[in-house]
Amino acid sequence: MAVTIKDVARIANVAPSTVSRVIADSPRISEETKQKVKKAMEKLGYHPNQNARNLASQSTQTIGLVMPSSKDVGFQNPFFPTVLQGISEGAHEKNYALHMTTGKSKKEILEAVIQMVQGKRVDGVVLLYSSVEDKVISYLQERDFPFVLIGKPYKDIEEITHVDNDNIRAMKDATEYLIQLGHRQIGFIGGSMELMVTADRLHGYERALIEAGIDLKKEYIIHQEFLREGGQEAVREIMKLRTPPTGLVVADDFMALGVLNTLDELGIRVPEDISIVSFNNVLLAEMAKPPLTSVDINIFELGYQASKNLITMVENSNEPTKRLIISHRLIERLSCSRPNTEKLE
Amino acid sequence: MAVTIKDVARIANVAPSTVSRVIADSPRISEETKQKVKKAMEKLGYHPNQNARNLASQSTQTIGLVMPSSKDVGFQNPFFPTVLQGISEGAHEKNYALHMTTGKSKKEILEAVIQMVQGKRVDGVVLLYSSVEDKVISYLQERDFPFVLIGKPYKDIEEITHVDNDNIRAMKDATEYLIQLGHRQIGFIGGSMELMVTADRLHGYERALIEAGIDLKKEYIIHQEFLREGGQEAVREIMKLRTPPTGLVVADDFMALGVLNTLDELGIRVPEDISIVSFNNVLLAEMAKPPLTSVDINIFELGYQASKNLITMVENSNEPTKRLIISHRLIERLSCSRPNTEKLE
DNA sequence: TTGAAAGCGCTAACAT
DNA sequence: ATGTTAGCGCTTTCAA
Repeated sequence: MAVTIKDVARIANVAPSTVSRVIADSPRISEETKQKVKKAMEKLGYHPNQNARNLASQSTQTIGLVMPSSKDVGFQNPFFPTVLQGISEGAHEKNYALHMTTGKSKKEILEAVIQMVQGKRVDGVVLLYSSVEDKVISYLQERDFPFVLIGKPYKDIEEITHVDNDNIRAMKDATEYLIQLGHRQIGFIGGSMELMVTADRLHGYERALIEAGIDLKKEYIIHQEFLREGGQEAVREIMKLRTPPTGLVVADDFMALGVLNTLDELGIRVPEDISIVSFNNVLLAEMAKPPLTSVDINIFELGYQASKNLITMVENSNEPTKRLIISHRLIERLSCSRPNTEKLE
Repeated sequence: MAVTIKDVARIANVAPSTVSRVIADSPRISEETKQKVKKAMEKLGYHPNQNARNLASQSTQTIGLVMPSSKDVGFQNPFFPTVLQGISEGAHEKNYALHMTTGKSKKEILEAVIQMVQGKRVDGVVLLYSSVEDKVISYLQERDFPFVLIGKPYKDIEEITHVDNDNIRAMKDATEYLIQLGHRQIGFIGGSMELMVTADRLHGYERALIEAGIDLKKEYIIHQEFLREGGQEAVREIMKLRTPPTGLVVADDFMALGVLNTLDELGIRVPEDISIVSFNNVLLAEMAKPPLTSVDINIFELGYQASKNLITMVENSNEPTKRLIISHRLIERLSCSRPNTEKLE
């Protein structure tokens, strides 16, 4: 058997409860005994058993991570490692551990969440994605279990603590950047409409056009799981129109890479023939050809604030609901230019 | 307080131990009582407390994940999400949960591992990287704690269960592919020599050249943390040589993207002027311009086998040490061609 | 400031 | 096939 608190107590000549207090660094224990106990711990190579602590204290110092379905290509997106870094950092600062769930389908994911919540494995949960009609959220709400959403809630926005970018604004900025360069024919390429982020970015795109007095064209808007087959087709279609766009806003760097590719196959040059503004600004953006002008959404910070605030909620149950908006910033690279005037009529 | 096993026992009119057996799906309980108990559970909304189970049974049904330092750019590599998917799948099949550690430095990582091992939070550990002189490994070995390494151990190779590709062979194949196309001047671009995988791939490269009777040139070999600044320089250097290579083997798709980029800036065309074979075959490889010929190393399978075998070890302490070699396969795309004979002398 | 003792919710002998 | 009971290792009143 392992070394227990009792062994330490015996060696240090104190009661088990005293040892427990030393572990918790209780203020009402004399410096003297503290040292005595610590010495005993050292001597025995004692290490507290977390399961026992968890059971007795009814808390785990662990936060649960809910990832999107691993079947989505989006899972491969560098967004996740980065947001994870941020979460991990925030958790580490407060000495919290991380428990992960993944699953191949919504059903598997929900089951995994139920397991970890009911099984009392975690004190709170971070949701790494926000999609329409999410059962995980309703489950968590019903049980009044602490959680933070990364992204924008589909509903109950006032009641769910979330950390997000101002995606409407961010995409509006991106679109206006193209407009200000002189573009009038601007296309939108986004991901699944199931995701809140796609909806917001589409919204921002539309606003920018409307405010600039440019008509929206349905044919200019694509959303796709994209990547591989589907999206490529869509790009081809859009470029075949009588007046193809001279600028494109793309909701993700990864997608933009695919777009770049398709464009290249079509013999369309970026930025000479068409300008592209992308989103997320992951490493990929600067490695693309040409390097992509991309909106940096501060992914690390999204994660960091999520875990930090979740822990606050866990430790203080009457913490108010919060909405945290992380700043964004357009990073100019080489994928944009003024529209080719020869082609304008 | 939550619903406990006792409440269920009372309602179902059985002993707590019977309920416990139903949870564990013990074979020596009558179908009748099983149903009776299950009904009671349902009625009360009972859910077993994992902490209590863990404590009583001295096991956690959880495996720990050790990631490389989050400061490495490599952390952003799509390799990790994919291997995670595999691990997750293997764990899920056996009903194991996942506990994560991350850290910004080797020191932080080691501490996190000690926390989770000594704290009895996990039954076994998967190491997602293999580097030279790893303290985590020595720690785990000392304590005789079950773990599986993804990659090749730096030492004690016969004593450490690991799952790996035959990287020597894989890189040899890749290099021979170029040789067979007619290339004689072949450069190697790899990552940090701290990582075992880099060493193996370099080795395979060298072997292929030697067997083909081609002299090794030191100037043709680059290893770099790469990505961003450093690597770009190195590629420039290599292409400035009096006889620059006509072919390049690159140890990772992500790196290859950077190489492609630099080459483009130099006005060197792929594959007309230079051929490239890359590694890992992540989504990126097919989205690059041109799509990269890449060695598929079956990343998902690496993860899957790792968790599956770890669980076997955990559940059966006298399981022998194993070395699992996952197959690889060269995927031909458009980044290679015969060398441009005009330039050959 | 410290100790004694009653749990936390479950498992696993040992009995029956 | 099922019940009894003694822990698992810790925290936390309550008392001193």
